[in-house]
Amino acid sequence: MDLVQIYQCLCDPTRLRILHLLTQTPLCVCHFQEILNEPQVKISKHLAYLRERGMVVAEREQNWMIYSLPKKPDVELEANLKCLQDCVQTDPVFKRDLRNLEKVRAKSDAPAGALFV
Amino acid sequence: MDLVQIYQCLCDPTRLRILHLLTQTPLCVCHFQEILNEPQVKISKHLAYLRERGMVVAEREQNWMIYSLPKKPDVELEANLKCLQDCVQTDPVFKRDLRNLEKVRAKSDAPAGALFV
DNA sequence: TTGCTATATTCTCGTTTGAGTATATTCTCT
DNA sequence: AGAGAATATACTCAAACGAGAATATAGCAA
Repeated sequence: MDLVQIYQCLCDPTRLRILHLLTQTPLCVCHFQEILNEPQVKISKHLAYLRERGMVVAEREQNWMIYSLPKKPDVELEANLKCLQDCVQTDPVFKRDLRNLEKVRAKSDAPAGALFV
Repeated sequence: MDLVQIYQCLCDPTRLRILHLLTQTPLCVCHFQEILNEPQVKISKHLAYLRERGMVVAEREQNWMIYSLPKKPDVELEANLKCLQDCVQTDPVFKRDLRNLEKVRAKSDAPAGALFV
């Protein structure tokens, strides 16, 4: 029942926001800090939590660690991320995150591997 | 973000199996005990957890407490239960639960409010 | 080297969780 | 009233969690 593991990853607001952002584009840690407006430790630890459970993958690019969803995610993870995107449409927090993502994109001071369009 | 609460409810195997069964039919506690083959306390406490968070509702019928999904569940809960049903198709545990549900139905020693067809 | 930036890890602490044992409650039937 | 069935609650304990503070690591640039 890896489903349970997926739900465990989804059941914290910070992780939920991280995964939601990753459905849009790969991002590095400092992007998350800026978009979510949360301290580095917090971001980093939740990313580690997700990484250990295979919900995200990390790749170093010079000084930055670029996080993204796995190339070929489980069917279950994919289904749930789809569901998440549906559920999230009206929520102000997630909407703000997306707006902040756009701002970060606009600045585009990012390593090549992050912030795909 | 009540979404988080929903995921918190989904992130335990017993609760997941309970909710999955409830997508099929209302059930009382002793049914869960029999179908899931878990002790009464365990079932009862997880049902309380779900009840407190509005994921299930309970109604007494004589000696039995009949649990069911709320008449009009949140959009989010509904979406996730749908997603759960999709994800669960191939999982042996959930499949066995459904088979056990049929067995319990066959005996049909149930209060009127439970075990709808 | 030294220093700087980006990120990760360790430690500590209070809270929540999940399980089990024992006990309480509620209803029904006699 | 008393007994039995179905369910709930209290208590205890160990483990996991989430947060913050401090420190460590990795890469890069001078």
